[in-house]
Amino acid sequence: MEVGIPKGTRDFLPIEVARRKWMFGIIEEVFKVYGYVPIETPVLENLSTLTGKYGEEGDRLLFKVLNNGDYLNKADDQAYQNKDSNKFTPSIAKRGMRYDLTVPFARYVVMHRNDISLPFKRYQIQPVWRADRPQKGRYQEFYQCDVDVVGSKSLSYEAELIQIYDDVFAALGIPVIIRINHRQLLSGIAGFAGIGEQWIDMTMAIDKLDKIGEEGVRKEMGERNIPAAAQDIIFNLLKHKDIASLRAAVTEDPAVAGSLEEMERVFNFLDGLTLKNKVQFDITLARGLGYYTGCIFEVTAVDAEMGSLGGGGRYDNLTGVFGWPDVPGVGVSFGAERIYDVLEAKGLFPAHVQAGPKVLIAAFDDASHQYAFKCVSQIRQAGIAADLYPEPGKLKKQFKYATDIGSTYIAIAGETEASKGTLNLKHLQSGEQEELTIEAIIAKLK
RNA sequence: GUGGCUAUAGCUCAGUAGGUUAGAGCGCUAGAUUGUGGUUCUGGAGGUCGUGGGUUCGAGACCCUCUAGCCACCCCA
Repeated sequence: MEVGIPKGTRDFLPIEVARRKWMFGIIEEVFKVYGYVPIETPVLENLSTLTGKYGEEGDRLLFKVLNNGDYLNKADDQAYQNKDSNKFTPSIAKRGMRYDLTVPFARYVVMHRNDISLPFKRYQIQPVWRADRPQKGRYQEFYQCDVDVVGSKSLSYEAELIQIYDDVFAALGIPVIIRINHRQLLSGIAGFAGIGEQWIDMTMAIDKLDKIGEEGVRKEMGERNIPAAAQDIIFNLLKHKDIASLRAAVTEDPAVAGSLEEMERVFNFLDGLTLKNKVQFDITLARGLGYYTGCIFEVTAVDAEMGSLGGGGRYDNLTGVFGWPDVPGVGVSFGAERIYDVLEAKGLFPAHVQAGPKVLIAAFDDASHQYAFKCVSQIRQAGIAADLYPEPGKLKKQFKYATDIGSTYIAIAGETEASKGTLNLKHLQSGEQEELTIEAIIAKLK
């Protein structure tokens, strides 16, 4: 029988799970310190909750779940005859798997509006699913770690989220650049260049500036029917690398001025704080154009070939589609899989992050195996992860097993040790070895 | 959704103009080694060459089909 798992999904080995837990633990710890509380939502949402929230592209990438029972009986014959998948699908699938954590969160806020107080600060670490074609750093099942606050327009939260990014990546040991931009600045620039209607086209093109260069961006703008004259105006503005000089160049535009002031206020909050990573204004940054309305963020590793490790932004009206208008919010997300891949590639996992027990006990013969069993239960009672090799005998085999399962120590039990109530405790990596009583071992490993 | 590349042992890959019994390294296993592993040496097991078809006296190699994986684009974490 041929075995396999669906494309874009992965199994995790014990050591990988240990490392992932370490990583999630660091992220979660920072979230908690900043006063965010965890929530969870189901894997499955009503398809109607999900469709139409991520654009046409997003709808295509949604995993739909076939109805139970005699679903064909209730299927939309008409739509089937017309080969109209968009209309047919809802008649056979009323549920879908969540595509991100933000939309389910919006639904959650609306449904539980009586149980939560605003501003509501939540974090959520759960897997999401996208029927995307897998490639490097991209999977069909992957974890997102979201922190959002809804119910406040305070720009202090933008600053706070930048700090969270800074703290997490510092704790993980990945140097990053945190970039910030503003949606209204982008639409303002488009308006300034006389192509206000096409601001999204413009933004998607300049987002690729560092990848395809000015020439490539101009070509793409041309393909999107942005006139050359407008392109010139835009590139003139893109030359400004800091907020002050940009402000001087576009004084009369209130949308632009407002967005610049907002970003300046965010930087003012951060002023005087010691950040471990670089935070910079980047006029070419674009993301989440569908629903972000204010500041937008993105994090990239300083020296790793990997897409963004996270991003986010402010949205004025996330819950509006679910019937509760004018609830502002801001949040960011961490791309756990990519962060893991970077940690792995750069060997940043600490040596103490191991899958196996603290100690494996090896015995020579039946008598010492009996003794070792008493020892291992005593160590376990003290709350220390310990294991006993099931057969007494050759040490070579037992050493190899101890190393393979990731045990930190091996403890040898023989006739001499049994008579003295001791074990020979050896650190597998350093090779240091000492004969200790069980009590001493417990004290040492605790 | 579009395009490109790949598919040979558990893993990473060789396999020369189509020509006998398809190889290596790593891993696995047994021993050298009856109280000390990750070093070394020796032996052993393990392959319908992804699937189905075609060309040929002869196909792992050439052609087509399908499937799977990888990479890039779109988009995105």
